[in-house]
Amino acid sequence: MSTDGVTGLTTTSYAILGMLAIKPWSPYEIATQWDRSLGRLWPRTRSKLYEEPKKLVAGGLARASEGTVGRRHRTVYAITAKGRRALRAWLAEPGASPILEYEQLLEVFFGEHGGKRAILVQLAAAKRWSDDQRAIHAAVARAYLSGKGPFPERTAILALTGRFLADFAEVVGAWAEWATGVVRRWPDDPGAARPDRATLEEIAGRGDEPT
Amino acid sequence: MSTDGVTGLTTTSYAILGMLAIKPWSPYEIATQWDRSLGRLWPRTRSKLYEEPKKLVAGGLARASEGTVGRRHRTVYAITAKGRRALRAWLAEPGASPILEYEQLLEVFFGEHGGKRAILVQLAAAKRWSDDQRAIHAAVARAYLSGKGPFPERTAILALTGRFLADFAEVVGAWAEWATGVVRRWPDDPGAARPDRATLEEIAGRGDEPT
DNA sequence: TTCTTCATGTAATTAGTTACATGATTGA
DNA sequence: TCAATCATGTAACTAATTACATGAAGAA
Repeated sequence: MSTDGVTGLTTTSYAILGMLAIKPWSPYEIATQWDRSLGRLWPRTRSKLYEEPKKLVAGGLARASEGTVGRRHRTVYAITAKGRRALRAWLAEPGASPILEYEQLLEVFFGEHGGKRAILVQLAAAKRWSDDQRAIHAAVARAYLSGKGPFPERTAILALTGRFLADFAEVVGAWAEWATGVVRRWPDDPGAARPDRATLEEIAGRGDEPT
Repeated sequence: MSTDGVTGLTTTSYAILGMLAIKPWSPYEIATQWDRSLGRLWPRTRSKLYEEPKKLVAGGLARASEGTVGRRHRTVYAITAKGRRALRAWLAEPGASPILEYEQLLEVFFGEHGGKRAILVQLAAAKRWSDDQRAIHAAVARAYLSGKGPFPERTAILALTGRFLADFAEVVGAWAEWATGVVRRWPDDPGAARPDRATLEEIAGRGDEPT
């Protein structure tokens, strides 16, 4: 992840800062919310979400109010004016393009060394994931349609990002189904499979000729 | 990344092992090849690609042949029989589902705090990336169609993975175009934008009703 | 009252990145 | 013969993960 040279903030820092711009949160609340939304496009572990707000406070971008729950100590973070300026500056810069890490696809890539059966296992897992994700996104969409989603005033923007995530899940599922059909017709040794020229031609047709 | 408890190997180790199963490589060759293929589904920096083969050798999964180029020293790694068994075992396990890290989308998510203009900038960058990627994938597909791609015996499998990556690039581009059209119709303050119910309804329709 | 889950963190470890260094080769 | 680029690595650093620890609140 690229660190902002001047401020020492990472993209993760800005993501938290963005949450604080919506309302003040405790790290625990941030973490629960993360699981339901941001985690799908910017996955980070819990402990990061406890750590980053401290950096924001150190830089004057957030302020911490210490409270207690029983004998326990709890911190709620809120954004400062300086924090809003920093967030706005970050949002004005073009961000990084999508980064994909896809182990199942990696295993398909090396499929000749594991056999046809192993490839089909990966594809089935991919399809299951896609179905799960689509069900989740659909449930969220239904919640907003009935006015029950959190931060209803953000619905317009959430529809943009939600649609991307839903489309992504869909593409995974469609690909897994298609690939399953293709691989089923292969011989047991995938190394002996005949390439499907139609697919290559389709991909070739989608991009411009080289200049 | 999850480490395999028994062997201490990471997914990155197995990815390199998979390359060695195709043929012996020097780390430099691995790195150049990575940029053109695996880097798109399992991105790692160069130095990792020098480091991991050593771990494979330590575990007996690969063997190093030291050579020289002029006065310089060079290493070529080859897979061992034990390495092939380890690879096969890894390929039999279902791998991790796709992980997406998408900064541009993150910035759209917080778009209300940066203004309509900033959102459109992110979307335009996304569209450019998609066009670039599609051109790259199309060029690769054309190379294989004319029999010029490396490892032609792997064409059938490469068409599977290539199609996924091409589809992914396409979904990014289609989304960016769609979102650009939606956002253009928004007022200057994205916080005041009216949500688009049709989109939510479409997402809701794609998943099953909750049980 | 005890168990479980919610809530709130810290510490230790590691995977990965950035930066640096330098020889070989090629072509202007 | 000089510069650029290809090739081959190592070292220092840091972002992120995993594992651990423990109090509070509610349920059985």
